[in-house]
Amino acid sequence: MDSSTTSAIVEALTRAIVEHRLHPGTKLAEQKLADHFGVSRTLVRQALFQLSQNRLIRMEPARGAFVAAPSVTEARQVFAVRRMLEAEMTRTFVRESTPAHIKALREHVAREQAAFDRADVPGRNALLGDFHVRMAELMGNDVLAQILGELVSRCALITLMYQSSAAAAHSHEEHALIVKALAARDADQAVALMNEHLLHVEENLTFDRKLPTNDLSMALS
Amino acid sequence: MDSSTTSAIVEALTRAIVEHRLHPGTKLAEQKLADHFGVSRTLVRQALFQLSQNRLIRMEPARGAFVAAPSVTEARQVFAVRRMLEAEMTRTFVRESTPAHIKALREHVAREQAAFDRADVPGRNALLGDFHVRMAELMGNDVLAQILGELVSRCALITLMYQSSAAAAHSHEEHALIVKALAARDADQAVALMNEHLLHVEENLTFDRKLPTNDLSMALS
DNA sequence: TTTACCAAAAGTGTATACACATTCTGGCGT
DNA sequence: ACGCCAGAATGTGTATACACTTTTGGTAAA
Repeated sequence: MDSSTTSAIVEALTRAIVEHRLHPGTKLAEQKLADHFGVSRTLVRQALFQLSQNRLIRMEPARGAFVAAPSVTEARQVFAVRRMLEAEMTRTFVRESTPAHIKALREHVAREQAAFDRADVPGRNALLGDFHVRMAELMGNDVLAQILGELVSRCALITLMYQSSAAAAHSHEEHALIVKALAARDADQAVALMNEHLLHVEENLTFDRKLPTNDLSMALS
Repeated sequence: MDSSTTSAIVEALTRAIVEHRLHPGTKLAEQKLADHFGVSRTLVRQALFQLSQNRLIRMEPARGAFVAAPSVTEARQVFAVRRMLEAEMTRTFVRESTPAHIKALREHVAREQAAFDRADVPGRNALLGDFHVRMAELMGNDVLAQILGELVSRCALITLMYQSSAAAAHSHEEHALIVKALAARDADQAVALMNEHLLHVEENLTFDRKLPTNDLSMALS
């Protein structure tokens, strides 16, 4: 695990959290991470600070860093913001996109399909999230892409905590429908589909489940 | 300058940048900041990292931290995202707000007026930006409020670099009009006014000005 | 057996030390 | 006089040291 700048550590931890290899509530001890990455605590601390700003971990004073366990209300707020951003983004996309943009999205959906076919669960989930970031990138709005990227990462955490079963296939189909509407330049339809898509993802979360993660039940998994 | 946790340094520097007491391109030497705040470089570095994530400063490898100088395209992107977020936020506000929320906004606009009357330029600018964050907070969406807060801070930097003259009064009047439409629960009108308001702010920036800040002309001010 | 309490262990928070890169400065050669 | 290079000075990047807090584990008293 060499080539370790701070951002390399951030990316490694982000992937581990987003790909559900680190569970909410897990303690992230600085020295252990430092040993693992072969660096000093200094760089680990910088990385942890950055992750705490992205809300992927939370830091309790004098107690350390833990993988975040987003609350139900936080999850709803994240989805609300995503709907705000992505509805307008979709409308802008129809207005300004070129055939090359459509083609890029089609290829992305094809990669989603491929990941499904080879039963690559982590890759599949990553691609399902990246679809939305990809749209922002194609629009050339870096600011939007970055904000959306952070929100999508948080959603991956939320999905881990609350997702019931494989609504993933559903998401993939909806992406395909959205791309079809974008290609047809049907703005209202595309926006409606995007909105429904995000609502579906949110609704498929089983918020009523009795607080499944007390930082403890997670630890012994 | 005591009571210095990292966040205290972040806030102090943020205020200094947003209130235009530190100009774009200014070098932020770690040891000097450490001396000024009476802490070690460690805490200063943490603060600088955080500010660089908020895009208020940029860090060049082995060269140090400088107050950010947002490019024209970045400025446009920030405003584009704000329009996306705030249009939908305004619509949601009309749908869900109570009389108490309207009252809070009215009081805020009154504080803007007061700042104008006493010619309090920094306070005035802060309040003009906070109006938008206030709306998000009143909606109870912390995620939205935080994201919007960061965007508004970046806009303060952008405004410093590109703003022509006192379009500030114009902003204040538009806030009042928006509140009036919100009170009348006229969603379409309120959204339209918010959109126009943000477009006006963006249009008032003199982007055609020949790159006024070469990191150097700023330094000798 | 349970609870209170204290000491050791582990971990975080901040400061300092040191290696390395960049920038500045003076002198040398052209 | 101008450009150029060596060396000092300044500043960043990372590691380490140390104080203090939290946690742990065990012992003694109820």
